[in-house]
Parts: sequence; structure tokens; C-alpha cells
Amino acid sequence: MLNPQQLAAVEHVESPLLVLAGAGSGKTSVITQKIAHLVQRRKLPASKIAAITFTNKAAREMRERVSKLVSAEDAQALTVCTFHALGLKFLQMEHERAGLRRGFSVLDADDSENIVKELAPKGAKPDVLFGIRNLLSRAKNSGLSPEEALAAARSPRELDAATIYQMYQQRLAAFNAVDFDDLIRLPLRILENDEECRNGWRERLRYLLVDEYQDTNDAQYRLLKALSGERGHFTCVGDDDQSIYAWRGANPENIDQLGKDWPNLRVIKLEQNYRCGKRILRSANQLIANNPHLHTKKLWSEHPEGAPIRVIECKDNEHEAERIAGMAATLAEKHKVRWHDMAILYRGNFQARPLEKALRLARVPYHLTGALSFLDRAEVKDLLCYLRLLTNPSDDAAFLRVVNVPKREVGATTLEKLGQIAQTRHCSLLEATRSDSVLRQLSPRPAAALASFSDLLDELRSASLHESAADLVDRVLTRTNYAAHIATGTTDAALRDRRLGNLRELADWFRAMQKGGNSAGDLASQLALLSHADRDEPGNALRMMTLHAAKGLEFRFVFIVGCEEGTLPHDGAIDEGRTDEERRLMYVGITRAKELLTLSWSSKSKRYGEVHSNQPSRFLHELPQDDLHWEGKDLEADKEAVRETAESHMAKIAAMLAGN
DNA sequence: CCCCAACCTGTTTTT
DNA sequence: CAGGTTGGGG
Repeated sequence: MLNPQQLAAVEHVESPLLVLAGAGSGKTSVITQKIAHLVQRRKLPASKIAAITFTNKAAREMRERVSKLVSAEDAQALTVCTFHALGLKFLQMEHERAGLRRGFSVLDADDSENIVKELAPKGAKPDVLFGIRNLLSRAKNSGLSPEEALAAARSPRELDAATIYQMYQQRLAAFNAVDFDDLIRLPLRILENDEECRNGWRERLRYLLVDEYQDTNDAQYRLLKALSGERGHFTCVGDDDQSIYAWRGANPENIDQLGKDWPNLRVIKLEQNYRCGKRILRSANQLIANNPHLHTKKLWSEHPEGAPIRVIECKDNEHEAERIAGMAATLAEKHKVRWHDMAILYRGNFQARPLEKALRLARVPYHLTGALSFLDRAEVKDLLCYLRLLTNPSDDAAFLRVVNVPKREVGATTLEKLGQIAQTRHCSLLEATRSDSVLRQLSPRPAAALASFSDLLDELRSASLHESAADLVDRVLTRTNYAAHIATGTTDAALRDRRLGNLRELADWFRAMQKGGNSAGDLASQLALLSHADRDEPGNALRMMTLHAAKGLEFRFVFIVGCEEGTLPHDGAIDEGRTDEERRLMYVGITRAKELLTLSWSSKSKRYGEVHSNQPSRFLHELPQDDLHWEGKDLEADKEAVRETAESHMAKIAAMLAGN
């Protein structure tokens, strides 16, 4: 079942281990088998093992796979989650050490953006704001406290950002809230400074397994270090060629840092690929050879050669979409390929538009993963903010979001005044509305509205004490009139149905999760960590997603569209000197394909309404040309030639499919 | 306080 | 070209 390298990785427990796992080399098997090995052979209690994944979805799948290898109780006792979810769990247990009260909130990216907006100089332009947020996040990802950031600031810009950072944290403290980055930074600070707590957690988590290790940032690395200590009871699994999140603070050099911090680190390479045909793998290998490497890795495969890789030149994005849709339809109809074995990958979500249109026209069932995340939907956020406010009355961000949704005649002027009063009284907005003397300072109508709003929340809060989370959701929806607000306030029938459907889905999610005995507040915090990739995939539909979202997945048939200079590699990334990362992105895309890979590019595309002419991506030229089959748009004029090449190509594909 | 309309802006990837 | 924002009118 396992090859010798995989087996060695599973059984090696004596010293820290780094597994350099190429694409499709069976790293998930190694992690799951290793967990089983630790539990069954090494007799380590499952409750003392933590496996860290990159997404919640990966965590769920991993737990599922492990549960086929170990007993149900052991599978239940395991910790399998993301770094952020682990940090949340840590803070919920150690909230007093972090200076948080029970029921603290986790702010989403929007909330923290709004806070920065308020704290920044009044007329700050978007790019300045963006810069501040970046600096702030960078400071946090390096584990710096506001004071440390202030001391480390070396330019006026950094000094300004550090000052804002300080005010920002004061604001979060007042809200009894943490943001995303704090889920790593705060546990890290506690673990590094508090020996008793550190020892407790080292006892609690005796072995760590980290998946997608190349995507860890500095704070996460230090968290790993703090949790595992000198003894280094961990296995990290990663692939430097699939590091595609440096823009978000991931530091692939963490791969080399392991050997420096633990000289007894063992390194095992997994180089046999079990996924791709030889041609696809050869192309991927040759492409990535253009990047500098510290660890040379030569992936090989025992799979058949497979059909040549098609490179399709199109007139424009619409033409490209039509051709892809047509090819997908042909694969399904003529070759009985199931829709969910196909995927269209692209650089940016905006590229999905023309594809969707063409797929609908060609009656191809498709599913878009990503784009506007479920949790970014206004109605979902609103409901979650109600729940946040119930468990954490100090959560001003949540208060501001829902106080006037549905409309309660509470406007900006009233809220501004309320904010000033709350600030002088050092209390939250919601607490301020409870005081008669505060309400008297406001105009009568909004004051009355605020009073009844806080009464309503009191009522809901007392209900929350003895009600299940799912029932509470229903109660919130009806008592706040939110459900009615959506039902009557949305004129577009399709939109209304979708919104109501989203609310129902959220309620269902709560129903499913409450088996774990979680409170509504806990569930709301956990939900804040979920992302688009975490929803259940639908059945038989062609998948469409960004290259980033495709990491970790595989498909028999893969289309990568928009292989143009400026798009892939993306202009902005080139400007920032991250062309190598773009190449890795292409590499990730190529290695998703098991049997057939199709690359396309458009010679013209519309950008801000302007028509722009494109050059084919440099990556296309970096591939082994013998394995490619170029089809130009000019062939379009010569129907005979098109048919001939297309048919001979399809014949090869048919032969390949028959051979399987 | 709410709504609508004319601008203006901005397009990468996400735990 | 579309979506968000701002500013004015109801």
C-alpha cells in the first residue's frame, strides 16, 4: 500500500520529521496513516494528537479518512483543524490569560477593515488604507505587539501604521474581540511568555502534524515551535513548489528553518506521483525547473504517457469560453466523461463570468466554488452578527451592523452621538442604550427604537440560555423581523429565494453542529473561520475555481484558461517581483490534471471596457514543446484543418480513455 | 431618515 | 462595464 518512503515517513517518530511531498505523492495518506500508527502502534492517546490543515474542508476530509483507520472514539478525540481554529480553541480555554472575557467575538475581515478606516486619517485614500492594513497584518503575522511594532518602525509610514495598530488593539479590547491574525498572535504570545501554560499545552498536544507546511507564516511557525519545544514531536509535510501564499505572509523559508532549529530533523522526500500522466508530469517538472530550488526533487510517474497537452489560442474571452464549453460538452457526450471529473481553473474570479455564460448556453452543469463566499452574503453576516451580539454585548462592530437591519429608524447621526457618549462612559454601544440618561440625550424617536432594540436582545439572550443553537437562530430570525425583512424587502424573486435559502442553510448548519454541544456563540465564532472552500460540494457538475482554490484537489480533465502575459503571470505579481510564485501557481494548476490538460489563451480581452491585446503566457513557452499541441485561432478560418487536428486529437484522447 | 442618481473607481489570489 | 460611494432631493 505505502511505498518505502511513505512508510518511513509514517514510522519515523524518534525525531522531528520534514516530508517534502511532491504534487500527487500521497501526502494525505502519509498523514492519516501516521495518525493511525501513533494511536495504534505507539499507543499515544488520540486526544493528544493534533493535525493542522490549511482549510477547514481539508480538516474535515482528513478526519473522515482517519476515522476509517481508527476507532470512532479515537477519531472523535483527535484534534484536526486549521491553525486559526486551534488558536480559537486555545483562546476560548485560556481567555483570561489573553485578557478576554468569555464569549469574545472573532471579527471578520470587513469588521477590521472598518475599524482601520475609522482610525486612519480622515480623508485617507484607498491605497493608503490598504497599505496600513498590510503593515498591520504584517506586524501581526510576525507576532509583534503594538509596542514592539512601534519600537521596530523604521519609516514614518511604519510609525503611523504602528500608532494605528495600537489604537486598533485598544478598540478590539473594548469590543471584547479578536481579529483573524490575533487567533495566532495571542496564543503565541501567551505560550512564549507563560511557562506553566506552555508546559500544560505541550502535555496536552504530544504530537503535531502540519499539512501544507510551505504555507505557514512566521507566527504559525513560532506557534509550532512553542507547542513542540526541544523534543520536536512533529511531522511537517510540504512542497516548496506549491507555495502560493507568500502574498499573504506565508514564508516558504520556514522549510529550511526547521533544520536550523532542530538539528536532528529527518527529511524524507516523496517523489513518486500517483496522479498525473507522464506528459503532464514532464511538463510540470520542466516548468518548475525555471524556479530556483533548495531541495531538488524529481517527480516521476508510472502512469501512461497520455494525450498531448492542448494549447488553444482564441480570439477573445467569449470565444475562449465557448470553445472550453464545447470541449467539455464533447467529452461528456462522446466520451461519457462525468461532469465532476472536469475542472476549469483560472487566475482571478472575474474570469468566471464569460465561462458561466458559455456553459449555461451549452447546458453544461457547473459549480462555482469561491467567488462570493457564502459567509460574505449580507444576510448571513447579519444573522451571525446578531448571534455575536447575544454572546458578546460589547461587540460594537456587530451592533453597528445589525442595529438598523431591518430598518429601525436609527440613523447615522444618532449612532454617532451614541458612539461619543459610549466613549466618554467607557462602555459599549449596546450598554449605552440601556441607560435612560443616555437615551434622554438622543432624539425621542431613535431613543425609543434603541430602547426596544436592547429589550429585544435581552429577551433573545435569556432565551439563548435554555434553547438549542438552531432554535435560537429561528427565534432571532422571527423576533428581529429579519426573515420578514428579507421576504418582503427583496423585490427580485430569484434573489429573495437565494437569500432565504442562505438563511435556511445557515440554520441547517447550526442544527448539524449542535451535536457537539456547542453554544450558539461558539458556533458563530467557528463560522467566522469558515471559507468558501468549506461548503459541501454538489454532485455531478463541472467545477470552476481559482488556481489557489484548486490546491490539494485533482481532476481527470483540467482546463486552465487565460494563459496570458498579464493574467498568468499576473501583472501586479510581476511588478512585485513574484513571478516565481506565479509559476508555482501554474505548476499547481498543471499537476491537478490526472489525464488530460488543456491550456487556453485569448489574443484579445476586455479590460475596464477597453479591448486589450494579449501575448501568450511565458509559461506556455517554458513547457516541453514536444508534449504540446498548439491550435491557433487562424485555424478557425480553415475549417478543414481545424476539424482534422481536432479530430485526430480527440481520437488520441478516445484511445487513451479506452486504454484505462 | 431614506432613497435615488450620477459619478468614480478599480480589477489577484484568502485563513 | 459594474459595483460602490457620495451627495443631493424628497
